[in-house]
Amino acid sequence: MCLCATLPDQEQRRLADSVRLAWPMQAGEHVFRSGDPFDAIYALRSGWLKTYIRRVDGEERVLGFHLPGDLLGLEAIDAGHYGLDAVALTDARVCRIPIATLGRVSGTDGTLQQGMLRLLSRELAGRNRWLASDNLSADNRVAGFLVELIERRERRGLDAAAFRLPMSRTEIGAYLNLAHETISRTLTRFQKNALIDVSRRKIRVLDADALRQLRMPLRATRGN
Amino acid sequence: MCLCATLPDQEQRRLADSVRLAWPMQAGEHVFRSGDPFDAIYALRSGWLKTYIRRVDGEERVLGFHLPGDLLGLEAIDAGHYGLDAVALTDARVCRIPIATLGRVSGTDGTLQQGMLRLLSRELAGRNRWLASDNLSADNRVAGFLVELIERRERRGLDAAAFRLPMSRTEIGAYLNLAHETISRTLTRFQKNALIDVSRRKIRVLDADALRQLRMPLRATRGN
DNA sequence: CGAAATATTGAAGTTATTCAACTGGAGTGG
DNA sequence: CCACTCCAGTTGAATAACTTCAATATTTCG
Repeated sequence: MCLCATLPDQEQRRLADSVRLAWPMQAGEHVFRSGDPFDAIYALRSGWLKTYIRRVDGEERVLGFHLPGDLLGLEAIDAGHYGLDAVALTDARVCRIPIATLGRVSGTDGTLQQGMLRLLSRELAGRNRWLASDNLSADNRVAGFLVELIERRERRGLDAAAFRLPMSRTEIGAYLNLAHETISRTLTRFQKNALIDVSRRKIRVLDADALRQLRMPLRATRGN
Repeated sequence: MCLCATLPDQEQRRLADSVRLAWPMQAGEHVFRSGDPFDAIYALRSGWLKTYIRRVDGEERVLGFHLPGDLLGLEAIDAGHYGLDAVALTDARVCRIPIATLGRVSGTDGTLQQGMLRLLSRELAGRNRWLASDNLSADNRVAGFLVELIERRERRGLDAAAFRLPMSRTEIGAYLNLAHETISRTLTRFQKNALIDVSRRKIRVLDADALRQLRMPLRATRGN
């Protein structure tokens, strides 16, 4: 039922018995909130989810935009409570996998835990890469963000040339750590340079390769 | 032998058999490098270690400064190769725990894997908190860095009022994502304000509470 | 339709970076 | 022991990039 790509088939089948069917959610509804007791991990089945954390100044920092197949809540295992908020950006369906179920299923052998270990490990490696790529320019980041969306859509067989952004400029900014005005200006400039065609949340990718180039900081460019 | 604080005693004893004794390292020597095949995790026994990742522009981004008790290499589980470099800042000793050993020990029950899951989970939560705290000012970050050092030393029973920084200004900058000149200026200013007394790498903390205050962004403070 | 939310655009302001010069220890060797 | 060198650190001035504030435009939705 719930597709956890990282788990071997047999485990998936075992899980299927214990997991409730996909849980429907409306846009704006929270899957869990920071501080809630950790009682389950969630697998996104359809729709978009956003995870974020509230900063000391009250502003939110977006940690990820999630597509079906993503697993949420793993960072809560140690703390015993969720460390971030997960909210639906669109109508969505999630699978709830209670920790009790996890314990029962994984008791027999370690395969499931292995899978979770790998998943956490991958997530951590990703965070490290993220940390390594701040200090990039606004152009670099916005281009990187777009390429990320494009590639994830390609991988899932969705239309990667034209699609609808499920999040606001402010949310993109909170993800890339830029002001929303900067996002807007950057997108406008990309449009002027014929890289994309964007209007509000509808976007058409005109030159994906150029975007891919823009992801990386330019070498030895003084005047730019 | 090797203290992995997160593991229950019985597991520790089991591990002790298989783990080689503390491995001596000289300052500047690498424990592992990014890209090396993942064959073991390491526990730091004594000395300081630094983990970092090389950015596209060749500069290094420091991801962590490590004290005894820290476990390294977990982020490599999924990728199969290390995703960062770990290097000794001082002479140090590490325990090497080959994955073969891990597999053998954990085969019997899941306790060890549980521990690793928790550890990874905690690490990930920490990374998330880190991501939530960039966009802080240079003052905030440097103060946060110092408080972090102070608290870690306190927790280990080391002198937290006066100690020696094991890393250069450049390395602090690579950790906080600031230019080394900015680190220098900020420390000088902290000294002027009687928060610390710093000379080269010798530091004396004069007002830890003020530093703790400074960690968070100040609201509505113009002149500082 | 009107109101609220979202997005765009301009101008001014801020903060950290960059470039550059200089200082001061630590280590080396005559 | 002193001169010499090298590297880490400090400091200053100019610059660049993004933010902030402010005004306007466009959607969306009740």
